[in-house]
Amino acid sequence: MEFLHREIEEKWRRYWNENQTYKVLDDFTKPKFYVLDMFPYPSGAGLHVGHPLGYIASDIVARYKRMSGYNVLHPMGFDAFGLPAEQYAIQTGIHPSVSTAQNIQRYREQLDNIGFNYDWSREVITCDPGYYKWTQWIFLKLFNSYYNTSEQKAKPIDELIHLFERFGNHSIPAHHSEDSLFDAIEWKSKSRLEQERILMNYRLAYRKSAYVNWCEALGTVLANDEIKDGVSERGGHPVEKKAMLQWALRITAYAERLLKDMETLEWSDSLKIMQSNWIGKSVGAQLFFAVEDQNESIEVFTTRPDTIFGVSFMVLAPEHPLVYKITSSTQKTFVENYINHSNHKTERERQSDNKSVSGVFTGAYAIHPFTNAKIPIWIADYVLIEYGTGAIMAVPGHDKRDQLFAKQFNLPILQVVDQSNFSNADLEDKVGIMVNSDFLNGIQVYQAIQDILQVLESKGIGKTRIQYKLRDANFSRQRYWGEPFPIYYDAQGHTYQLDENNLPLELPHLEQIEPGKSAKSPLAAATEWVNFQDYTRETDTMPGYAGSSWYFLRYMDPNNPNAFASTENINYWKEVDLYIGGTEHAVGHLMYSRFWHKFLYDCGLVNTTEPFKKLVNQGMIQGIIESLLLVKDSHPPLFIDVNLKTAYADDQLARIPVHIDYVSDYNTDHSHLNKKGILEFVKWRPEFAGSLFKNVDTSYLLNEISDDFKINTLSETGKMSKRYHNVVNPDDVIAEYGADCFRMYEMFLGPIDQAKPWDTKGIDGVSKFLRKFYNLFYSANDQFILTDEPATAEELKFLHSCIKKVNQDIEQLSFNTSVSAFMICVNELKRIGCTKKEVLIPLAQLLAPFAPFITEEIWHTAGFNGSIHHSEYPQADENHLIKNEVNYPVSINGKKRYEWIVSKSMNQTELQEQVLQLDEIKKWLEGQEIKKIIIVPNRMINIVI
RNA sequence: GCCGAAAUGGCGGAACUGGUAGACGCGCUGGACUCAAAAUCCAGUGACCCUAAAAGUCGUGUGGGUUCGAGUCCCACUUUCGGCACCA
Repeated sequence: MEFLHREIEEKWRRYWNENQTYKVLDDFTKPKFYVLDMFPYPSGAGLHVGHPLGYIASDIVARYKRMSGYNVLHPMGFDAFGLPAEQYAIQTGIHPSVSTAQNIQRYREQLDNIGFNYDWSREVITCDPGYYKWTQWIFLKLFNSYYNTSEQKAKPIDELIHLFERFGNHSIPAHHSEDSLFDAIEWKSKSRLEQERILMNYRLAYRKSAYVNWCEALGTVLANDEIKDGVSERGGHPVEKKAMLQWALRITAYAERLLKDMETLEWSDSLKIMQSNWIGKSVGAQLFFAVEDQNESIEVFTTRPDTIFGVSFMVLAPEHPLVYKITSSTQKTFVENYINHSNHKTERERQSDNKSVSGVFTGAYAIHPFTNAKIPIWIADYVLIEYGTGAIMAVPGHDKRDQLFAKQFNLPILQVVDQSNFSNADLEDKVGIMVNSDFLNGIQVYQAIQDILQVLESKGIGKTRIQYKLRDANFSRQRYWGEPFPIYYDAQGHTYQLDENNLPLELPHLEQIEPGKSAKSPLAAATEWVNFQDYTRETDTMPGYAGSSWYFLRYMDPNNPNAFASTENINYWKEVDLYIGGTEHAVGHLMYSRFWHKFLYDCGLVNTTEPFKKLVNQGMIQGIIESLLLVKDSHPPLFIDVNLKTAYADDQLARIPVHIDYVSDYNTDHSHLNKKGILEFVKWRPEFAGSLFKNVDTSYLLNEISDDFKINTLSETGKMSKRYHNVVNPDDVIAEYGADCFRMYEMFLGPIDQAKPWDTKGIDGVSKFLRKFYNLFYSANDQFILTDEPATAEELKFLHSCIKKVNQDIEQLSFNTSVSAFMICVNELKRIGCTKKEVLIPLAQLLAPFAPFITEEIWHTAGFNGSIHHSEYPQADENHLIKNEVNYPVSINGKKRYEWIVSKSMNQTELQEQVLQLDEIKKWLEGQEIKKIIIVPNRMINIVI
């Protein structure tokens, strides 16, 4: 009997929709389970086969949990603000709201096609004013809060103002940016503008000056992503660092909690390590070096205060505010040139380059706090202004970067730790004995660190400090397609917030979305919106992560107009029990969401301290990238065969991605374009019509190509992306094989958390499996048959070992192995010709979360009412699985020589005696002395000779 | 550069806490059915040695180590992938 997937799947899609099969009720009497996918950004390219991998996994878990008696929340939505829609608008004139709506529509069709059990009435779209109203609302809460360091929680800013009015800011337990002290009287005497400026140092959402990548030619700020080799990817224009007034979120206040609370999470260790490295906690010393002949001092943070006697120079970041003040007149030109030079490097480049160093001397000297020696002060771009204090004390004897710098510029390298007792120690390792260090001499490093900290504190030179690498999050974007800030200013520069009753502040419609003048957001062009009464609105918008930092809460109560979610619903759904998404979000999104969640917890708005209890990263499904090799600057353009590659230097060749449909034998060593492929390629990329194509034997211009000509292409695995023309659309796969087959094949490809290449070829196996499964229910002449006779022990063994395996596998998210368990079971049942209802119906229920359509069809054909997806999930009965024989591998010296099937009842002594009597074993033992026999019960036997 | 992950047949992968390496599937080879093909079904399929079988030798990225026994643990390295704060 043929399974007509198109008609049958369409039928159940409609049925589920009409019967609201997947509607999620806030039924507080049932235990809850919340399974969430990281919601997608709806790009213009549509979903490719890589996206649904995690969605299918979570869909299976959601269905399994529901069939196991849980009330399951498994929603979907769209992260719909962002740069690509804006770029697209600039290129095509199509407004982001239009393209985004179209893309969402397309995504929904594609998702529905796969048969997910989403309750679409809970859909969340971040660019919907009904949603971003609450994003703005949370922003205002952040704006109106400060972080109380003794209570370790966010508190209203009004409370802080009261404290200032009574005590000033002396010993106020508040996390803040700057440290200028005032008392109550001084506070009251300050202007309102000045008070506002001070409060910005305390607010959790605040405005400060921060560096951005500014591209003068494009008139816009660029993402790191948009910069290649120090110039803009579009147009190749120069990019420089520019300080701009920006909104930021004080995530640093939460550093310790973000670090500590990870202990409670069921996340992979690697993910936790990535998060804690991002937070980057280090304990060290904050100390000050006076600048010679000037009333200035340089603040540094070091984790190696023990090496203070090894300091031979200081380095400031080029952007450091002291640079201009201390630079001598003779060095001025050099310093200015250098600042200009490093301004054009990205932060990444500055950190990556460890082979060469650059820098210039400022002409100024610092005074060593212990020896009073003169220490030259340099500037160098390997020191970053955003890290620590933007200045370091350089210890070239025990820091690799410093050492490289010292060698380059002939600065003294002082050895202050003797590591001769630690032959494997790296020069940066904190082991050894202090030398050349005055009062620290002879002490172990770890002790020296303790001692010097005490001395620094007692002498008032410095203090012990905990430093985090985590930086406050830049929350401003000079972009159009994002949430507007509910903030406005008056002519004097006072800051005002919109009353929450006036939220949402809707994004005004702009016909032309072009970068604003003088580094303003495009919104600056919406003059009627920006200027109202005597005020001007903030024209920056919020970044992509604003909407995605709390969307999982909105699903709990998505249409609530009075709150971001009702207290009752939050108390019931609590947190996400299982979160599935890509590692690319390992730090960014997950860190910001955890921060927002903790803030909301402090405000008493959620009842859990962490949003995502268990998290699993799905691996990327990779595509095959096929490229032709083009010799750069060749006239006419010359394409060469991959086998000729070695004749050219790497930087002489450009890879031109070729649509995989044109390539023969793609994803093999001999992938190539034949004549037809070349013609298609040129039709698609007409700019290469005049090219020369050269392989190992010969070369041809396009119009001369012989019929048997082949040019080999370069075959690589990589991202599936529009850019490489290697995107496989799930719709196409589903049209041919059906959604059930697509779902199971994605799962069958391999472990959920591993990256793997997509290859449609292998799908036949799953397709055959589904047909075999379906035909278990049909006779040779296409009659539906299910018999009521009791099942045999053998049949029950096959069924129950499958049930056991599949249940275990779902709990461990090991779906590839459950698919093979299904295949084994169906193969066996088919072999023995099983038609028993007692076996086949539980098998269908077991398969339902994986293949929802075909199993629903069977369920109804078998005469059951309601949906199979609301039936009860089968549980394994161990009684059917008992074996009374054991298959022992018998090894000699760890090498398997024989397989021995014995009764389970045999004890150790019997086994030991009898194994030595086996002919197959005896021959190995002839003339050898048996040293030991190892028997692991029910596992293996090893004879050592 | 820094941080994280991965590497097993021609391919995707399996192997629970160290205990029969290659489950399951693709591909390939041979066979059945067919006028023929497709589809379907059956058998074989890590490499080497050998006419063949039996038996054997080698074999989980590379080099070392621990162990009765290592794909799994330890050390060093290679390659590929993800992130590095304005892509999402």
